[in-house]
Amino acid sequence: MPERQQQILEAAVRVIARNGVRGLRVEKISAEAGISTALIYYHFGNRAGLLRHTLEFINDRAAVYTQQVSAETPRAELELLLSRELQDSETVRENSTAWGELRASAVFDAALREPLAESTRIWVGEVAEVIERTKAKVDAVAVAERLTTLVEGLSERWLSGSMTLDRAQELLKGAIAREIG
Amino acid sequence: MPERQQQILEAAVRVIARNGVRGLRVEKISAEAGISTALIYYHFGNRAGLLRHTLEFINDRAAVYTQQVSAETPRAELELLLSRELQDSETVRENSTAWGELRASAVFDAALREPLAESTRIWVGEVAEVIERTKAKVDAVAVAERLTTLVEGLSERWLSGSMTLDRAQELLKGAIAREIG
DNA sequence: GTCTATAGGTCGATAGAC
DNA sequence: GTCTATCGACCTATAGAC
Repeated sequence: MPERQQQILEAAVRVIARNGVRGLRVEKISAEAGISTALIYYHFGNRAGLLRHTLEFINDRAAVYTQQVSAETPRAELELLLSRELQDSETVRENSTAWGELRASAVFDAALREPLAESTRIWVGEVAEVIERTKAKVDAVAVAERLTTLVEGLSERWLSGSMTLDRAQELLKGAIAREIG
Repeated sequence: MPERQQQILEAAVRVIARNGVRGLRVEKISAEAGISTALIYYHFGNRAGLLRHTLEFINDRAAVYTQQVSAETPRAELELLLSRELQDSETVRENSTAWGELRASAVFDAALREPLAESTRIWVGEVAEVIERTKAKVDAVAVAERLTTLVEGLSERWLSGSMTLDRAQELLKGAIAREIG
């Protein structure tokens, strides 16, 4: 990807993480990136195109996280994979916030649904694969769906201030223990 | 509450359920309610005031649902209480959508966080109380937090088109079985 | 309490120069 | 590729009549 486009998309993720998709004003992104609004239209056509590319960009960054996961046992790998969205680092919080916004936006924006569902499928698949490697006698797909869905819920409670990050991580660990022993 | 105000708030919930908080345009609500925009400003001052009252209104409606729950056994009561947000009726879908929007908005709007956290606490408390009555030997509060959080995640996957309602209900039942046997 | 009419502002998008 | 300048649509909010 051209450097300038990547620069714009990074600014877009920051703006979404700060103000939400409802705060995604093309003007704000151009200010954040230090360029003109016209340049954004030159690169992405319109606001919807920018939003779509931003979603893909967030997906790709999450995929990179995933590949970086490496652990001794499948069980440890599972914990890492699931707590990916529950870390108090700037980047993770930013990604998790933007990700939550895109899920919430997809409820009202049909164009976002298919890419969102696809990303969700991929994540569930990855988690299910690791669960199978733990040799636990469970329905790996159902467990993967429950655990990833739980993580999304925990993430939203954390980010909206209804739960501390520590508590979210603790509840996740408890759920993993309940699900695969 | 004056009838006219309630009529406006009901229209606001419908508009939020259809277009999200992002789509909450005062004009749309006035059209939905069949009145002028000026009348909304007369009753609620400004857009923020209208939003705040609408969210309180949503809270109150959810509380009414809860009181209507009645079942033979605590276990059955638990299932009813949790699947409250996962029903394909017009009203539930509307409420669930608006509720999800409230959670998503609270990430970026500090003024919404406290009322949201309070409602969440109440819901978790109700669920925990029912779990205790099932006599299951578990940490009732932790289980209640996990199950209610899961429901929120399932609701969002359902409403955003990443999961069917049937599947969401099935996964919830599986989770209840795992958690309290 | 409720309306019509409109001021005033914001924002997406484009034209045209460089 | 990138900018400045600006149009035009849309939206919140208010003034003033009834």
